[in-house]
Amino acid sequence: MATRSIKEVARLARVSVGTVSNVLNRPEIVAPATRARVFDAIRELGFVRNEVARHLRVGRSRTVGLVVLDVANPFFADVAQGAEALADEHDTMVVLCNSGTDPNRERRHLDQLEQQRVMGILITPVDAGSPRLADLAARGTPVVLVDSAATGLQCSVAVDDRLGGQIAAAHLIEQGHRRIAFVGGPPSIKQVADRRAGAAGAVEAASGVELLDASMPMLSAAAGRAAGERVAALPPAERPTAAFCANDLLALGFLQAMAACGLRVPGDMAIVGYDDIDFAAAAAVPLSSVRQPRELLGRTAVELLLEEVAHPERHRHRQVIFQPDLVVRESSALRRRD
Amino acid sequence: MATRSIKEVARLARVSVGTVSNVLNRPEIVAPATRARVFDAIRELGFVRNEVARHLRVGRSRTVGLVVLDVANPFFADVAQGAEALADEHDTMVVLCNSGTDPNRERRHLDQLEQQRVMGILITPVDAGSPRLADLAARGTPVVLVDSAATGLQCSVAVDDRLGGQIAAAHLIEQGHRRIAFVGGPPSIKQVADRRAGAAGAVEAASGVELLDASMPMLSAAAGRAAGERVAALPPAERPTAAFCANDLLALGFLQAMAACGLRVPGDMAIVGYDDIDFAAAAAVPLSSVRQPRELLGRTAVELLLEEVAHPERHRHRQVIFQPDLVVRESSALRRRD
DNA sequence: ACTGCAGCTTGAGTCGATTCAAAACGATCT
DNA sequence: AGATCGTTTTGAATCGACTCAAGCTGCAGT
Repeated sequence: MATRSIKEVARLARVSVGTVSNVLNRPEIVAPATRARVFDAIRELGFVRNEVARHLRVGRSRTVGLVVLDVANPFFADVAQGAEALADEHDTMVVLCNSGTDPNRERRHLDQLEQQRVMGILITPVDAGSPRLADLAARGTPVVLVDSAATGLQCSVAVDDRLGGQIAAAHLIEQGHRRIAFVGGPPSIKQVADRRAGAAGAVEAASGVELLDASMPMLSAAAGRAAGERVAALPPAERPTAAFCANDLLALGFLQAMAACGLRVPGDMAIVGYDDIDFAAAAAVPLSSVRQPRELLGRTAVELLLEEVAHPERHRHRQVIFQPDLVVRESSALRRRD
Repeated sequence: MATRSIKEVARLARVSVGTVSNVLNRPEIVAPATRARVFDAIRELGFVRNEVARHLRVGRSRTVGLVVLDVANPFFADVAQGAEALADEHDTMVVLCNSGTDPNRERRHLDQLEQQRVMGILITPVDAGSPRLADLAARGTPVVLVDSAATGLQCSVAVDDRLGGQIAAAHLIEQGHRRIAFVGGPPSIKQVADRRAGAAGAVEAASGVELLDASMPMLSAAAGRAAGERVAALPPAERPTAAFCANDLLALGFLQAMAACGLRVPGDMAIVGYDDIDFAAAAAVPLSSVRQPRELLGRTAVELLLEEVAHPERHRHRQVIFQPDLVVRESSALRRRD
């Protein structure tokens, strides 16, 4: 109710609305005395510029959407922080949306963001192949894939997940493990599939090594616990001696299940996680993990988006790929020969 | 560029803009044949309603802002999830903003949210006393304080932090500790001050117990490590035997510092954290912690806001307060008498 | 044939800020 | 006094969707 408009400011300062607008946007072209009068009026009325009207008129929004698979996963919190840091430098807001790996929630968020006419969308999609994403781009909302490589239709920032899966598995093989469980998530998620493929590659390259699948429909600690219980329940002869988990939440849950079932880590079960979230190092058994440049992912995604928005005509989509590396901690320390 | 407006839809469907608007908002009053023609046109053009224009006209936004102290703290991620869950049921978006306990970033976010004319703002303020919050409310943007009790000028949802601090300290005292460190954060943050006050109360009620302050300017794991190193460096006679940390991130960092300095937990140093984030249970030494209903805080905050927006006239500000409880784990298990 | 009425559709006006061509102003120079 | 030029200010048109009073149609009732 107490919302003042530019018109009321104009009346109080005895100038036209055009002048008030000029004071707001190009104060240097307004005579100092007038400018001061307008500022006084603004202060007196407690005027706050209506960004909605401004946006409607100029057609450009100052917010970008970031749709992630799971806000509760510190990995995405860090990506978001990186994104926000750079956006902030450009006076831009980041709207963080959580799809929770549910394609319907993802679609709803995309619909809303498009209706809001955001400047662009950064997304870690549940299903990167979805035509919805191509539609968005075609209708004029730039899209940047985060943590998932694109195929030329849009920009993307990603980490080489096959390589990550490969070095994780290779490390476990080198430690002498011959039966390795892969604890993944929904297979539609590209990162999961790639990490698995990388691990499978390393397993095939070695001889006499098996990769067992113990994937769950979710990427949470609870899912990791469930997977751990299932694996622990196997007869010792069939049980893998190591697990490679598609992310650290799964790995932490898996680790807890091992403790609960009386299996020692790394003695009975070595574990390697993925993402190297801060909590991995603080776990009951410090967790080996494949590290990704989290903030940098977010920051670079915003960078690509701003680039595309600034020069839509001469823009060429780019795929930025970072290299992961393995951080070895106690959870996969050298296996005792028995 | 490929942005279609209601006008183009009207032309293609050979109806007036008013009819298209009716199809969008009250389809039941439009004749079925007309409605079908309009829907066809919408599909053919790939029309997406411009929420910005709609918002300008109807004056009400469908997004709420949530400003938190630290997105990387899983506590706030969970609060955000609770908020989003309820907002979602009301077709409302939650814009998550991170102040990082920096008053300037907080102010910038509040400015932006107010300019966007959001439906309301949920905030865990850096400084709850700031006049900025009262201004917002006075100018028509409802504010709900989250995790911080208000004094009647606005709604709030909080957990009784004094009580939380008290039960944490009482527990440590009961375990036989006589020198207890309080590891807090910036004192302007009300939660920190209240938790400290609660602990101080418990300490005074017991006799011969001291509370030492080891507060840091941040509420992160890194700050916790720094505090831990400082405390560990004290001569054993002066060193406290227990630490109560203002949140779990601090506690996890503190715990890591103990391990690094060769002090055993809980043998040489008992630790109690605050928030009971999921990672507390998975820590190297499972962490005792004061539990708060995280999702419920977020959910209730949105509930209060929606209530206020729905009936601004008959609305009376409410302060909802939840009770915390202590979850005892290994990090504060009974102290061996020596 | 005329009236009344219900059901649909129309289109001008509006929300608040921006834009820009045109007008107003004021100082300087003939 | 009048012409000229640079600086300021003006105000109508605009962005896209919503609203609502008014208009139109066709049908039932008399």
